[in-house]
Amino acid sequence: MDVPLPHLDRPFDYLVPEALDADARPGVRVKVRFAGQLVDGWLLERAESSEHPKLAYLEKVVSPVPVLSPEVARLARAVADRYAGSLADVLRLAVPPRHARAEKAVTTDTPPTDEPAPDGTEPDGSPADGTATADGTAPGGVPSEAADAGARPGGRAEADPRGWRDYPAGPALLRALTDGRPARAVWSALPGEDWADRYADAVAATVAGGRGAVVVVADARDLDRLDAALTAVLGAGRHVRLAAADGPARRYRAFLTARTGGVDVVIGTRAAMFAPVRRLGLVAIWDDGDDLHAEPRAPYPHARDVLLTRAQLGDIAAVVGGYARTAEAQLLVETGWAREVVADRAVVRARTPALAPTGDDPQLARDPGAASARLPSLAWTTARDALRVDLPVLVQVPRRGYVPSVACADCRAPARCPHCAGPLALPSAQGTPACRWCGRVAAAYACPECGGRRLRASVTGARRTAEELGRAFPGVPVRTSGREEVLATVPGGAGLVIATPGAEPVAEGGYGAVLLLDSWALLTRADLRAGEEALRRWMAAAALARPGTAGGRVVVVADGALAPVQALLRWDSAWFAARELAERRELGFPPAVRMASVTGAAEAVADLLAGARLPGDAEVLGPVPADEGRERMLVRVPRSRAAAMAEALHAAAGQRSARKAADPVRLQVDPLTLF
DNA sequence: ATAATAACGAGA
DNA sequence: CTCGTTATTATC
Repeated sequence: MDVPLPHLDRPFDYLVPEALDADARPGVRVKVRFAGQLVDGWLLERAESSEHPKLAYLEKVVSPVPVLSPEVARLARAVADRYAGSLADVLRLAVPPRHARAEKAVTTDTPPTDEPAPDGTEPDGSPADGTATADGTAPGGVPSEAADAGARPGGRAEADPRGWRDYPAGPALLRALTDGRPARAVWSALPGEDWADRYADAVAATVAGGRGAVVVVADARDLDRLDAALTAVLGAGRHVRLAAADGPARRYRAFLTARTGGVDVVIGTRAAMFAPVRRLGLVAIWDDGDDLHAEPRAPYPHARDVLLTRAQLGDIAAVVGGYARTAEAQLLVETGWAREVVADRAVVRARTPALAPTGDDPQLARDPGAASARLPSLAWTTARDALRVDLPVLVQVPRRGYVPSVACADCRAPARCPHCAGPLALPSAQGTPACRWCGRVAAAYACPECGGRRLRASVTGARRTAEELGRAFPGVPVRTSGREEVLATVPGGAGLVIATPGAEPVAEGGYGAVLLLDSWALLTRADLRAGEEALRRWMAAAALARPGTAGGRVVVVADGALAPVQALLRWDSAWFAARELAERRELGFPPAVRMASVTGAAEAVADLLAGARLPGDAEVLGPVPADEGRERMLVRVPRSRAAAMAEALHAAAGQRSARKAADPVRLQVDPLTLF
């Protein structure tokens, strides 16, 4: 039933009228009369009989295409259970809204085949129930992806293991994929690694073994890159891309192409995590620490966890990859659920650019170039040296509008750090200004121009930084890549590239220098993941530099004693993730434990928790104030009690919705931010 | 939301 | 004890 009320989160039985018998197959969308009105629903299964005494008739089959595959239905139920949510909410995420034109375009002579049994039995074109698909001949003559896929080369392409040989466990992983074994890997990519090519290899290995694959990336740029890599390895028409940003028609068409077996490989942003793929053999995610992987709609599932649940349910291989490792990935390694795929230290050393921190900068004043660029002098000389030998330089700057920087309230001069000349920022509305670069707190700030002591918020973004740097290096082309315009690649040759985190273009041949100026992200955020997030951003940028042996250098403007900086300098995110996880065990934070947040009006939150039959060892923490006058409570249980906690919270939400409690309460399991 | 049903209380 | 009203609770 497509109603989000938690107390109606269960199947209901209906009679199937004669006329709808052929179309009423499991997985189709239906309309039924429920409590007097017509509501949308899903046909989950057909049965001979029902316990229920008086049944109503199915009103309508919306479309004969069984868009919900049995595998995805099972997954959606599991995801709803894990996140204390309703099946209907998950299905809304799993099956894109129907687009009639796109449905007509994907003309299928191959109706959706349902999954083979987990033991690998081939579907045998079972009963005559598989033929209800409307035989629509597309009038517009739009070639469908399914048609393109028809021209599939017959032979099985052998997967190319060469790129994976840098990782001792790599070739074995590819072999397992080809053999159809459910290998599970946490992959730490080497700096300079072409991750998209490696994923293309992994997908090719899976396809060579006769299975399908789903790969999820964080954003459109990563998707384009993976798309190109897959096309190069598999050829055109063997995969589809599934992303909400591609628009409803393209999205639904790609979905249907996969559902009808037109392709066996789906790549996409988190919209693809539920993609129906025949004989699914591999699920993979790139850069699982990116917060875009967290779905913002109820029940707020995370792409990594959905994919891992999927792997768990179906004997499917899983790869969790990134330059940096998350605490969650580390937990998979430590519990033995997955095996780590990492390079030997010697290989890491050979591939890593020369990395150096810079915090204190007594030379700044004596170095006129650095002073005019307002850069620490090591950063400035490193950039200058790279440009001299005709290599590009990447400068990672804070995202505009993320934390407002400040200026003198009297003369409007930008407030600069007295130590390193970095921009000052106000971490919170009434906080003390702190430097975005070196993190020092400027408690007693006085404007050097006019002596003013009052500050006002202003915004200095990538553009301003670009102007300043352009002046410091005259004659050098300056490009910016950020929110408005994201560059995918830049040419080799001397040039400055100013990019915000996540928007760093790949440089042909690699950057000669990478300057990391956004250490304030680490130092000003009171977030549980601040360190992990800073390391992730730094590694993503530093990975684009040439190896140290080829002249690549990276300068991070931060205190070299800090753990995330240490991890960057040694290129050892596994070490940092292990440390991070140990710390969270000690503090009782996820992923070492399972947490849920309950947010809403104070009385509503209290009401829900009072009605929840939580496991005995559950701890209830809070309340802490949340936005808009609401408050937030946290529930913490050991991981072994996770299912019981989710069930209890879902049931309590059900009680509330059944008695029509007015003020809504938001339930979030494993919320991304805890404070 | 709305209809069925249980609960309740007043008047015969 | 019945009728009429109101709270409760399922909704195929």
